[in-house]
Amino acid sequence: MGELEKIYQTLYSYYGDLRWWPADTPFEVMVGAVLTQNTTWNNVEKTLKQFDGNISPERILDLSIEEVQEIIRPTGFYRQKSQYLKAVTEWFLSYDCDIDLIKKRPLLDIRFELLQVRGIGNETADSILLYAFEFPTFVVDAYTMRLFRRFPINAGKTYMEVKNYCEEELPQDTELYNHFHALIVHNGKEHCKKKMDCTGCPLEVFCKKILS
DNA sequence: GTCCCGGGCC
DNA sequence: GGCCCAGGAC
Repeated sequence: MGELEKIYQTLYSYYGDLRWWPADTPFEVMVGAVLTQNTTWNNVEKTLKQFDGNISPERILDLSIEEVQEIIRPTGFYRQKSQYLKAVTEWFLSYDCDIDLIKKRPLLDIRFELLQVRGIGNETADSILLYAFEFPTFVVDAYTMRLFRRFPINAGKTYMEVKNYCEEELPQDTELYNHFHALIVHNGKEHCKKKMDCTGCPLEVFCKKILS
């Protein structure tokens, strides 16, 4: 077993199944992925409640930019995010909001298309691909980068380097990537914070104890 | 590199 | 009130 798999097994046996992504529909995952950019999930939840259980492509397109801004204000960056939500909804509509149609297309094609949408960068694209469409694509985020900087492995410096490293080291498995990312984020909030708190961290034995 | 922004915690 | 936290566009 490789180092990465050992790390996964350790986190999984410690925290268990975290059941990401908390959303009712794939479209809600897309909306949440945009809203959580540079924002804690706690704030996103406030906003999702503001939608009163009606988060549909039609609703997003019907609302004016100002109305969307008012609803999503608690997530911050609401001026840009209101535009991003419209843009990603338009993209979804280009597939008639047909999840099965999207799932049948090659992963890299959909990824490329998402990256052309205003407001969708690497992390948001991979989050949508993995958690909304269940493509086996590894999601990297600030927690992942921080954790790997402190690890006795060299996963790379850039987003794509780290992503490719993980996908080469691990089986191409949607469930595995789903759980792994959730576990990394959870452990990042609990222990592997900017200011490290290694006491009680399940990964302590693996980790280089150096300040990043 | 700088700008966009709010909420939580102290 | 000050500081920390969280991606993408340009």
